[in-house]
Amino acid sequence: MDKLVLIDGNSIAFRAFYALPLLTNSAGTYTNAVYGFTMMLMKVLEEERPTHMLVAFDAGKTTFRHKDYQEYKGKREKTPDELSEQIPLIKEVLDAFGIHHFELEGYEADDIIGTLAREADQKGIPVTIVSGDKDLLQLVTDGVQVLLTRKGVTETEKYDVQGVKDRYGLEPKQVIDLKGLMGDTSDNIPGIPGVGEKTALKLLHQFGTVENVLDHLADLPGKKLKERVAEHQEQARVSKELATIYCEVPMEISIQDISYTPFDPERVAPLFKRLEFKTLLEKVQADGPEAPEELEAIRYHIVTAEDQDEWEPLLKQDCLALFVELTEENYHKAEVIGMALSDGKEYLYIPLETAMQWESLQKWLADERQEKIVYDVKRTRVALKRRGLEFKGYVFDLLLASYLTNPSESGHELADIVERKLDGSLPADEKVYGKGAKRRQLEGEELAEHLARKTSAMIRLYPVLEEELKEAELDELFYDLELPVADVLARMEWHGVKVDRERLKALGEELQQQLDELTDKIYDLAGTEFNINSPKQLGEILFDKLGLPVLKKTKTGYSTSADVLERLAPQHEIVEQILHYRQVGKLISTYVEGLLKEIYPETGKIHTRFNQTITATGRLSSTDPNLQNIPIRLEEGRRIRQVFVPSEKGWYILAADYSQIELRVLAHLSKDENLMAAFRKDMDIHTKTAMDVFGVSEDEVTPLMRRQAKAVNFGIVYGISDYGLSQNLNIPRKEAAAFIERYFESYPGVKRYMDETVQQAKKQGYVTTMLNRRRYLPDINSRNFNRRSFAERTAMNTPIQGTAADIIKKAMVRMDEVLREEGLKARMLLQVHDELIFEAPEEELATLSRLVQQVMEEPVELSVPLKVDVNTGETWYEAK
DNA sequence: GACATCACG
DNA sequence: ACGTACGTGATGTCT
Repeated sequence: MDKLVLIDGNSIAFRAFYALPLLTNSAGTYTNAVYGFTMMLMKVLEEERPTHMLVAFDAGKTTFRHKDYQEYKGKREKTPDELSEQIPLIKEVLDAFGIHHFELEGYEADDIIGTLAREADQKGIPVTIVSGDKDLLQLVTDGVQVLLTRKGVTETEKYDVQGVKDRYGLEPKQVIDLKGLMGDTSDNIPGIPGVGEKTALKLLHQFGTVENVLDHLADLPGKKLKERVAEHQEQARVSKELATIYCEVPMEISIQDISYTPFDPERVAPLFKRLEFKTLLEKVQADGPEAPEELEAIRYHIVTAEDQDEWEPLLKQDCLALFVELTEENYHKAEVIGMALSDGKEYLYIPLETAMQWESLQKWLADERQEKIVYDVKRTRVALKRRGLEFKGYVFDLLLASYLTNPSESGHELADIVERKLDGSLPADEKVYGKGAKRRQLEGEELAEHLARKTSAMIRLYPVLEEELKEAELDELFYDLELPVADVLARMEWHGVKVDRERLKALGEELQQQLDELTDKIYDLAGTEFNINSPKQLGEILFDKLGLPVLKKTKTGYSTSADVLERLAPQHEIVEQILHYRQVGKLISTYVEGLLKEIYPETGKIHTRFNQTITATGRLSSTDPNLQNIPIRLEEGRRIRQVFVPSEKGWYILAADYSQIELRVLAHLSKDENLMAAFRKDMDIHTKTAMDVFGVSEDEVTPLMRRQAKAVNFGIVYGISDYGLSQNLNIPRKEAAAFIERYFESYPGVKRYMDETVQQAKKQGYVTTMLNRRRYLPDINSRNFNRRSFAERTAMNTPIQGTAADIIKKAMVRMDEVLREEGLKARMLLQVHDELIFEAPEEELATLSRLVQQVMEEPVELSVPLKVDVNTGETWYEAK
């Protein structure tokens, strides 16, 4: 079955260029447009499987259109050099793929595409056209469809005849009439002044074509419109002509000349290498013949009870790399398989069996003076502790170090770090062990060899990362904060949190009964049974069957998110029931069932893992289970907290949380007089903001005003935008913009600080927190509005969120010390971004409250006071 | 595995 | 005109 794909070369290159940051390869060649173009190309090849293919480019500056209308494309800015340099490279890529490309003096890519599409259509060959330009929609027929880029380059939307009708209510041919009326600024086609898309569509729905509109001047609605159209009749006709794609280009090539056969990876790979398209290279090579990776041989030794004594001298050496291998990711459940040890010359693998009876090794592990380099201390410590082994003397953690050098980076597996900082000589665990169902545990020689590679990589990474930390002035943060925090977290995780299993079960049953009742009610109101959990089925019920208005769409269909449903609630009783169903359903699946699964039967405790190397801002995250998102906002969910109880009889839960830490940090960073004064007087900050923004006195602030002011404060912390605020408050954007303006008038120091932070980010490429934590913002100078705006908001938010994270981490380290110095039995259990949760015997509560407050309020010296509220109770729920 | 949704700070 | 609030993790659908 034949299939023709036609690509609008210039249009796709243009889209790719603006969608991606200005990448270069190490030779300094710009490659972003080439990269985006190639990604799109490969996707189209895979999805469309063409038998014939052509990429058309525009040629020269003038086309036949300029004869009739010299201003055609007149105002268009010159293509930037960074882009035009890349066009020849794109053509090279096409050559490597064996794809024909073509351009013709005097004609545009559109015309070439139109001519070939028509030819194919007449021969009954299906055609797909790929472009970023809506004009091409005029070519759509039953046999010709158009793929328009939607967002980025690879995301496209497919248009057939029905698709064009759905989107514009027009036949494809009428697209040129649309342009004739409304014009096109980018091509400098005038259309009729004052007629935009809305008016143009209205006219076309009534009259069909430009000519017919002009024939019925008298029937047009509105005096102004009549005048305008009458005055610009000729201009409309010319505009329509300019927008019309010419489908009879005289060219010597036709369809049989542009056949395409699947490309040869051998031809493509060298070019991808030169351009440094790593992921694409892997992709074409994976499709092609498997090239086994060439790894250098490494000499290792598997230690046994018989020969362990020979290796004792190694344990006396200065600084060794240690890697402990586990059976699974969750180190609270995993078994230790064995450990690898190296000084950079010898590579040892010590099976657990050997380790468990090798006394000098155990002594070495526990000896604080014996320095070790590890990858993930927290994991290592907990895993060894489960085997009853003490672990001390770790002086460097490659995982934490890698994270600090660039917290935005997504992977910090040892292999990822080797890839980034060295030479990629360590195969990823996933490659070696396989993933999913294919995962297997290596044994013996194979395992020993892989682990030897790991310790070898660690030895080589150490000086590189150490130097990098120093270079970026991250060493203090690393040694004095993150490394000690890992230690504190290890203790918290190891100790765990006690959960009242029976109470959780009872709560679950109660909720399940509610859910059943809600389900019946919803089926009844809907008149049918369906899966309420399926947004698709729910959307069909609400919007098709019950005819509720569609306020928002997602890319796959109707949106049924809570903010939409809340607005629909007054229109139909079912909506409120669904909201309630969702709420209860969430509690059951995530919190009741989810938590029950995580309770360790022997102890009745939950042991979460705090991830210290995930967030871009320096915060922690928590998994398996996530104990940082236990419900609190709604009473029904808040009851989940009743099941979190002290682990010993007669003990209590103590919760200490920072009051407005982020806004206090902002006051400090910005030195805004008004904001600092507010906190020094310990005012209610949202009320204060309301007074300033609405220009009223304290007792005139209404609950609504305070609520809106609170949203403004959130907006400020998040890196304000009028649109975001308007969405949040459900108000027009102009009103939101006015709020922001009033805010900045009242807090000029904040405004200045935000501007300076963004400027600084643009200049140096990153922002920092109070303790020098660093986040790079590669998009801060992007010419893509979206990317740049996002980076700017991030630049404003990260120093605030990140400094708050620095502060609580420091408090945790200090608090852990204080607990031991004071000889308290109390334990730190959890951290939830701005609060710390403890458990303690009753007699320690008063002391602990005092100490916690004191410690949390003084980790850093700010220009405003830090404030901490402390609460105690028999459960987490009570400690409010 | 992607997507939508929703829990938290 | 562009189209978003900042930072996370878990769950259920559906392909």
